[in-house]
Amino acid sequence: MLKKIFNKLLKQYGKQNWWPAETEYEIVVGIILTQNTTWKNVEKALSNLKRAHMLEPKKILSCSNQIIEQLIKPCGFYKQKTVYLKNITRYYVDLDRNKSTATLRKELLNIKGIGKESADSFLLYVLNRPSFVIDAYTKRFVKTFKLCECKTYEEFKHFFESNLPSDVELYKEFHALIVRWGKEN
DNA sequence: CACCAGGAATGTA
DNA sequence: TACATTCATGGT
Repeated sequence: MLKKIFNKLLKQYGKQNWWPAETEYEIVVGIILTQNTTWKNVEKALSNLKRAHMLEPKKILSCSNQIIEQLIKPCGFYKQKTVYLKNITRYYVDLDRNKSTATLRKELLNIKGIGKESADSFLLYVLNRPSFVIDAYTKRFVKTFKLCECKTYEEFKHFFESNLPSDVELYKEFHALIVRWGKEN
């Protein structure tokens, strides 16, 4: 039934092709920068980082917070996000991709600056693990069409994952389509 | 002028 | 567990 809803959204809006990025690390950075901000502002920050040739893990880790803060300023919360960006980058460079999705999720949630949505975005869009991402749009989408009585984040997540085939590309596109829907409603 | 955007941490009860 | 507050820029 969720699959039918997905097909309907896909037909209506077309493929969204998330996550837009030129490199894998750019996705990692985007996950932090987009927290509670419009993607348009994130693009400005990413553009600044690219122009400064800073979109590389080693450079972010060796750069002063002050410089990074100025570069990512357009996307807001820039002091916090600078710290968070270094935290996730430190984890990213030492990442062991052989670990199970459940283990990786626990590790991500222990990083300051990585909450449930960011952890699932990392798993899905960076590591290509079937971990459905729940955001404010998704909750509103479920409520609007009365799909379930879910309340907590984990309940929403379980609802999608247990009613859909475990397909990474499906998870990616579905989440992107729900966001697209949310922007028009 | 207020309000919100592709959240998360911290504090309170 | 369930809320409230803080972080901060840019668009409407």
